[in-house]
Amino acid sequence: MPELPEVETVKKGLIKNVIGKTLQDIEINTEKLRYPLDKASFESLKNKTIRDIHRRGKHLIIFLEDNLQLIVHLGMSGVVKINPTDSYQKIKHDHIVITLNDNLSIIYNDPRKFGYWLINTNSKPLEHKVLITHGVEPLTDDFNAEYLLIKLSKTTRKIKQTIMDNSIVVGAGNIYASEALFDSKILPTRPSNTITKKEASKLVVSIKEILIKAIAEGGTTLKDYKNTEGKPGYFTQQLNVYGRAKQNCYTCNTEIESLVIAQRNTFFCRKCQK
DNA sequence: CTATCCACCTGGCGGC
DNA sequence: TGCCGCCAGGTGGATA
Repeated sequence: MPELPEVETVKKGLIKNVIGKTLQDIEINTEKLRYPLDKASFESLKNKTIRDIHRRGKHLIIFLEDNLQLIVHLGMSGVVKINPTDSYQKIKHDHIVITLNDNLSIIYNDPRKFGYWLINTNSKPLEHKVLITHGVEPLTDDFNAEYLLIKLSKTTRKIKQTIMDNSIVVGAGNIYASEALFDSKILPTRPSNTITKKEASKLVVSIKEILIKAIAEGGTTLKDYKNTEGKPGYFTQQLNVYGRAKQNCYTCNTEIESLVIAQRNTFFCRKCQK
């Protein structure tokens, strides 16, 4: 499900509703997400207050008092909901239910269980093993043509795979990688080290613009992604190539093709992209 | 370093 | 209606 815009949307929902609230009860309903959930450790979070919520790549960092953080990844199918506690009714795959004061609950639902919630206690969450390997944030000035070009020059991997490599730039997943390459008029199969400076500049702009537009639309819902209010993302309506194999390109009417790159289905227009 | 395959897990969809 | 294979917004590990 969730690439950067979806995680950012969840972050906004949480910030709006749960900052300053206190964790009164934590219910763990599954033994294992991607990493095991240690019930005893979660007990230690009781009565802690939520201070802030950050996003790093596709991770949420929930800052609690006393240098505690929850580092959260939504995997492929994770959904975070905020519900009034008194009207909450548990549904299948509600793995974590955090009851806050003020009649609010945070519910983590994840059918495929590829997500994870990790407790970090060292006050430096960015040094945690799941975050330390992250490359630059795409929506900062650290992600620019010079930076990208240097990274691209060092590898022959297909460009799509490189822009999805979180150690280079975080946040672009399978949807937005295809969309950004279409916007940049670059074929996803191009060896990274053949991308020109001009193309790299365009690609940087395209990635930023597409992520920003997607955030503005609340993300992309293909199947089960929902924001904290249970609403879908509307960027789905603006997808130019993703999921459109054998349909006509909106720009040139050529049939959109699909191809598996690094085990991920990839969509492109052979005429618009070179 | 690269490409490739597999695993984790569940559910939805199309085909028969 | 039912079963079966295939596919899915992510990531990491094994292998050649």
